[in-house]
Amino acid sequence: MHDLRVLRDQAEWLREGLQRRGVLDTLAPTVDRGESLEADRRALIQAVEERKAQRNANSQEVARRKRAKEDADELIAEGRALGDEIARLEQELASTEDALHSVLLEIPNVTLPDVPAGDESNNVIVKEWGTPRPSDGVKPHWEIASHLGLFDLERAAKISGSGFVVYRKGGARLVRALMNFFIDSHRDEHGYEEVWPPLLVNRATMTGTGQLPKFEDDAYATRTDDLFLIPTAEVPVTNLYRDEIVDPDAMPMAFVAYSACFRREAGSAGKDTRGILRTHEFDKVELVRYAAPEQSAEQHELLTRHAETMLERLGIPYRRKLLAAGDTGFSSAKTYDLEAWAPGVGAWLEVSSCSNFTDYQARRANIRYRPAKGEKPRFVHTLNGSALAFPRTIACLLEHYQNADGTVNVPDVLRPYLGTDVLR
RNA sequence: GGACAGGUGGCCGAGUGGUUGAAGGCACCGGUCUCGAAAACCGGCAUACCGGUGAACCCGGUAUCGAGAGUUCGAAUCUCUCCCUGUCCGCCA
Repeated sequence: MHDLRVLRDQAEWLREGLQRRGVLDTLAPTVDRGESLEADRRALIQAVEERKAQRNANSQEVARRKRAKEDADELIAEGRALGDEIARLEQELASTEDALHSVLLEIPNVTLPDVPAGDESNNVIVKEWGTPRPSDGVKPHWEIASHLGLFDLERAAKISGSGFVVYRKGGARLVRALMNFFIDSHRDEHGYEEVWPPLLVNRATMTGTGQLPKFEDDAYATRTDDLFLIPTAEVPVTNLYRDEIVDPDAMPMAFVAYSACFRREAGSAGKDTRGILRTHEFDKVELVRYAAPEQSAEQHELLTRHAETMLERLGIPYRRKLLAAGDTGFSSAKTYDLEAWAPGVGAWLEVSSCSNFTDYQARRANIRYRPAKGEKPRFVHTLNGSALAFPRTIACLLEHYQNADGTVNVPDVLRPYLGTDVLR
């Protein structure tokens, strides 16, 4: 969410940002409306406060007269009239602020200057690592997994529905191995604090990171408790410090969390649905950082490197893609996607998305820090990235390391976790 | 899930419906004193928003005593709903 002051002071900057995302045509009327609502809001505040000041003075005079045993009936009548007028103006103010709030919620973050303008055709591959294995003669991961008995999609459909997976045998152990390998690396080598968050969170938490109210249909909700299953660990971890002022000495703060992630995926039927590439429940290790504004660009590079390192350790070829403004998520100011090569399906699979949200998310979740004693609190910058999402990583591992006989070599770093050097 | 007891400033803690943004204490900051420190004493010490020049300092105003709604000329104080915490009981891995 933007500061409502941008509507007063930086409307042109906002319009340029929308232009770069390619959404100015649709959102220009919204910005115009926001500007006028912002002016209305201030006028109403002045009107209300002026009358409240009168009422306060009036009440004090009533108190004085009563103590002096003087008559105050006339003043009391005056106060009643003021009260009615205040109630009316406050109602008007409330509806203006509601309207203003929904305007602000419709306006996406403005991307950073180094993000290319335009739609996804302007995305830039900024880096490539490793040599993609040729697709000739290699099988897709679902065939490998079926041969080795790693997933059981049929029974998953029976017990939960389509879009779920039961991992079995080496597949189940692979999930556990990836979780430990990722968390251990980030904790021990990259200095992240390990966090194990709840998977069910309340409405305020979902609102703090922007899943609600707009995207309520994308989340699973419980029937009776107004709790939601998290779509990513970003939600509980970013909300850890919601409504707090964090210690500046602790910054930047860095958290790593494994979680199951739950997504209804309404509207994405038929897209990458084969095998385990898009499921309603999947596992992911997530990195979250809180930084001071002047640190966030560098912190974004650092976090992205931490995610990349996981692919390098696993020996999976990948590329880093800088998303153009139009392809950058609503709340993000800059996003890198990491795409790993899956030779069996012959495609680059998105296994990580690393974003700098600047203060957009922090303002909504009200996460601040005080730069120095006596200074005003400022909003932190929040960043997060997957490192990594399991299912697509598993698909790439199986396809990249497959042997002609249907077995799969285990990369060195996973051997201690998996207890074997070949899945057979 | 049930029964009690609570939620007041960074912390502790007072508060009869009317100069209470809120006593007092602790912590913190500045000063006096001291060679220096401690002690003592003096002073300061919340946040947000609106306006005064869309800079600083400053000034005026409004709001905030868990949250929201209500009663009232006026609410930390009365009423209702909700949330949270503690203790006991129940249930449970």
